Amino acid sequence: MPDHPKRVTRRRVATRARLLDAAFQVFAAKGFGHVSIEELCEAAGFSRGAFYSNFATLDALFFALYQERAELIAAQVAEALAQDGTGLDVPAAVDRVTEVLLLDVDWLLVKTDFLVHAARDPQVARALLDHRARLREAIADRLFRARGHTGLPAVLGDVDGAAHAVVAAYDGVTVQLLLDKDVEAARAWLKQLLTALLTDGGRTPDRPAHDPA
Amino acid sequence: MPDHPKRVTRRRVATRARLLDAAFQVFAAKGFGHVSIEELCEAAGFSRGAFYSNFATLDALFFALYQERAELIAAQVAEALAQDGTGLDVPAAVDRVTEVLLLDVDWLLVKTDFLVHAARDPQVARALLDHRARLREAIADRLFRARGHTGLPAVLGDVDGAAHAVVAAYDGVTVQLLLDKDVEAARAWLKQLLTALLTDGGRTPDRPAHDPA
DNA sequence: GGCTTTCGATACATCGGTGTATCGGATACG
DNA sequence: CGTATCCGATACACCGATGTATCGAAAGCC
Repeated sequence: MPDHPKRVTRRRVATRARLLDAAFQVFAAKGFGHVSIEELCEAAGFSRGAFYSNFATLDALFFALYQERAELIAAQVAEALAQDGTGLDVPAAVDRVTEVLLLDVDWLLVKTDFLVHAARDPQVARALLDHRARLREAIADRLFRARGHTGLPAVLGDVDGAAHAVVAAYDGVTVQLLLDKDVEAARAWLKQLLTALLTDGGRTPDRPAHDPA
Repeated sequence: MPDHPKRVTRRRVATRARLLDAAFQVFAAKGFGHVSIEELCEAAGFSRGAFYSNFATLDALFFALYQERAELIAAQVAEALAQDGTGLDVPAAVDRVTEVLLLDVDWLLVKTDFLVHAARDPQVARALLDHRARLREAIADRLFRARGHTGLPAVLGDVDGAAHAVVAAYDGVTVQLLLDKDVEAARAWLKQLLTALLTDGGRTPDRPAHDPA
């Protein structure tokens, strides 16, 4: 049990960071649930004493790790979305976001591990749902700014529904990527999916579809 | 190490089945990677001897378990797809398939565990990819039979691309379902997504969209 | 129904991981 | 600088799980 430290010394934050970094590596390689505390500490160049001084349990560390990285990604996505102020060019935003979301396969591995973990712990699930909600919000915001310029399919409902769809597409593509490890293909495919979802299927008046057969 | 058994006695298949059933339960509850062989055997009402007589390792059992269940689901999906012979009514097929795919949350839990497992073992990943390919094939077949009656969005490319999109949507919805555990919402949402993907966004000439704002 | 084969239970040796308690050096602070 | 505090290393006791070897009993076979 970590005592609430009176002073947050700088040594503390340093070792904490090193532990989290090592955890990311090791979790990505072997998967949470196949990693022992000892293994993790060895990877970080520490003894178990360091671990128990900083975290109560492996779950706690995993949670902290997820939170840290998720925050980082969220910030990157927000930046990618805000990049063109008025939000007229949706396809460009799609490209930028795709680039950010499918950047690091290791992160996707850890993220999925965390999903599996959250699926069995409502407490953790809540945190993950919150994070996803914030992401959706940012997306919905962006789509709202572009309304009128892109025809959203009616079946998706409002802008919020469309944001939901974007996240679903992201998750779907992630699964395939985890299996074939082809980042470029995944990016291309995600762009395609998002285009299909957010525009009205390539059937805008100014871009008539040619017969696919 | 299981000797290649000369005769497949019926006792053997029975205990094997009981082990697999118990494994499904326990894996769903605690997650693969948090289950010991001992725990599993206890749940099945066996001793560890039974396990080692039937499987070489936990991984092997997990693989067998996945294969068995996946085969079952695939058959159900194929049936749901084949139900109306000529394939004119795509929305009805979507409804039926949705029903089958999002039936059992426990299965989704185990399946996702397996995904995480496969993501780190190319051997296993191959098997999973094969299974997914077969599923896509069945879907593509169905869509092909319905071509001309439903306008596929051009951006998805051919029928095969559309099948790919269906699977991605399924995976995406699964993720959300694992977190909020709301099966009905997931089903509705998946139907909506598939409709948006497979029709041309509710903008067919015979079904004009009304302004969502 | 005997005889053989097969299967699963039991016992055993072993190992790796866990958590705690304690200690010594580093670090902050005056 | 001196000292009090903090933090991470070390040592220890303790399971719990693993895999194997062996044995008794059930099931197949004639």
